[in-house]
Amino acid sequence: MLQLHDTATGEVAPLRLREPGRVSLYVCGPTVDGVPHLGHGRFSLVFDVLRRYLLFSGLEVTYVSNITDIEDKIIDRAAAQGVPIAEFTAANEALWWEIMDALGVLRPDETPHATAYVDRMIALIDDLVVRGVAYETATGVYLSVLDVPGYGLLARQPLDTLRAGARIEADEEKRSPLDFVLWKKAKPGEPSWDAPWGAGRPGWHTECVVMSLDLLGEGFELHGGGQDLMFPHHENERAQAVADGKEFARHWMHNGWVTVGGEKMSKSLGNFTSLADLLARSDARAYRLLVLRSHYRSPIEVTPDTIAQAEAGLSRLDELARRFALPDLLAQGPPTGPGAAPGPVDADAVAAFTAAMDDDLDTPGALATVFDLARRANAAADTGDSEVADRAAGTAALLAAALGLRLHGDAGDQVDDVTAGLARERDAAREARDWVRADALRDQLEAAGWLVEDSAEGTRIRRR
RNA sequence: GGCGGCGUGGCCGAGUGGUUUAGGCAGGGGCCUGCAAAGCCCCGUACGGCGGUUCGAUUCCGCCCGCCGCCUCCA
Repeated sequence: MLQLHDTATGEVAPLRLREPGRVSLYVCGPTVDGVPHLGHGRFSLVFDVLRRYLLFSGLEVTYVSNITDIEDKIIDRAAAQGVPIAEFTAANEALWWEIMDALGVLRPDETPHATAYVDRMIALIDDLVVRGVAYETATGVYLSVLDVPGYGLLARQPLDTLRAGARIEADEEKRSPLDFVLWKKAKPGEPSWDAPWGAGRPGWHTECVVMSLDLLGEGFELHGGGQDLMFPHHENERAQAVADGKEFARHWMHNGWVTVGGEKMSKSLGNFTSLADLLARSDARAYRLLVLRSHYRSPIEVTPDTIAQAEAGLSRLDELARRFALPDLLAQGPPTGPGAAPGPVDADAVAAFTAAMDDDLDTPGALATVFDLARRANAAADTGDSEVADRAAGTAALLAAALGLRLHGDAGDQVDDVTAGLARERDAAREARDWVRADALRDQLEAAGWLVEDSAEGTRIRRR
């Protein structure tokens, strides 16, 4: 059974399921206020891998990830561009899904939008006011965090030290500087919804609480996101659920940063790389492999060099797929167990893979079993032991697929007639032992961007 | 200031109280090849510093140094 580090306890513990065989995940999705960046890609890939592994483990998985489509920056940027908010967010969301598809991230089962949940958010806020844990001021409605048992759980820090660092708000009416806004009263010209406290919009922390409980129910298994969401976002979500008497997420999972030159990449630092830029200059699968190569809680450094290393690893696996004509196991959807393999599997390798993944999603260890299988498959094939070789190669394909890594065999490259003709000419030259001409043809093909290899079937070429 | 994380061989990156190694990339040697490429085999005596615990620590404890993060919008 999968064990995961739980942010709330700081310990690695088994996921506690509400009912056997089923698991529900809620992952905080993007605010569609601009282009998706590397950090978005990392959390999407990390939780995609988690989801795929749960599926591979034979569990029925419900995966919910929201789209925040109303928020201060959205309002500002849409206005700056002179575009209606709905148009602005729709365009950014379309780009988001386009890039998620390119990364091979499975679409969530549900993608609730904040704007579709305003009524239910108002109902929650109203309930919190009635319960006496939320109060109205001139600017909005706030949650009184000192009235919430266990506040500070996810911040992993005592309340008084949190308070020491809290920003002094302009709103002097707040009872505690840590209190956060549930409802923002609208200023003239801002988009708004009617509510008992006047026209306004919900605070950011309210949407996820309402949407997760609505779609997954109380006590859903896991809530996740990037580490920067631990506090205050997730802390505040939990606070609302607790204040409302609800059982919230059983387990909290947070992934580490993408760093640039050792520093956190973030919107505020302006040092971010968009995923579109990354995908334009590298194999989309390389980022998945790069993410898998380190533990999800460690920072990852994304540089041209680390991307190139990932691409080199990818070509090794692609070479395996080519040599063994491995099928695309992801074509039929995510594998739900070893039965998805093309043939008999290496049970020891699957066990090693599973042990690694069960241990707080040790993807580097899991990946090591895949590469080890690749080496063993090649070695066995070199000595003519096709049974062992096929089993190892097929198992490697299975495990790569379980991680969402699609391997490319020969099928991927479109060879045009001229290129194919050059390859045939080279075969003829080699047949005639005209090495000078054969090498010249190889140079010509390579100059055109092809890798040229000799094989028993003649010149084999593929895209570099 | 409070809280937390990290520091592993040329690079990336796991892991472990001691016996045989993670894995990948790059590099060196070899096999294979007309030459290559791909693939395989072998190799490089890694654990920030100082103490402590221990028969023995990279792995546990303490201190120090360095880097990073959170405490404020942010995946």
